[in-house]
Amino acid sequence: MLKKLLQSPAPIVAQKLLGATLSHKHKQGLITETEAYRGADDPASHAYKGPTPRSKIMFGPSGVAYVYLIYGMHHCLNIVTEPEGTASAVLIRGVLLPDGTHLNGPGKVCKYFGITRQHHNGQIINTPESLQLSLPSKTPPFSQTPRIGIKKEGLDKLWRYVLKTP
DNA sequence: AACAGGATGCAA
DNA sequence: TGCATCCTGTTT
Repeated sequence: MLKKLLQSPAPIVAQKLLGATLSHKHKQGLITETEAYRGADDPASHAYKGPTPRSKIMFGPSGVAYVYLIYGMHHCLNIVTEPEGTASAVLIRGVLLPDGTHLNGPGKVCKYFGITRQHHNGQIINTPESLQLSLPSKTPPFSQTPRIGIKKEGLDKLWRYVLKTP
């Protein structure tokens, strides 16, 4: 059950979301790449120094979309996990479309699905008119690496999960 | 009020 | 490697 899984820490959820179906307004794809972010124990996270107007979403209830704008132009989609009060979120970094197109990069994913901070940040997923997420029957093989784009602390954590493509 | 930098992507 | 471009958190 997805609801139950989303109560778990981001690193657990991140790997379980590999192979999951993400859909929004007749567009859909298979999640191929994720990253986990947490709170006080994760210097690379927006939530590291506690809640702010932006990061407070990460401290909220699970099953909510956390969408932020980066570099002035790209939106990034996260799914908040863990109960309210604990910061945790999974960044959706890659999606495979039915036609074989691979959207590699969080900005591309949001652009394709039309996800923006203005419209989707704070939205509860799996409600009508919202983002839809459904788990795969089983977790496909994957590999782990350090997260992309972080420069100093946090490189020791292997919290990026990538679907293996044999 | 001003500033430095960012969980990126694309072109060169 | 450089750059577009604006939001965020921090500092003045």
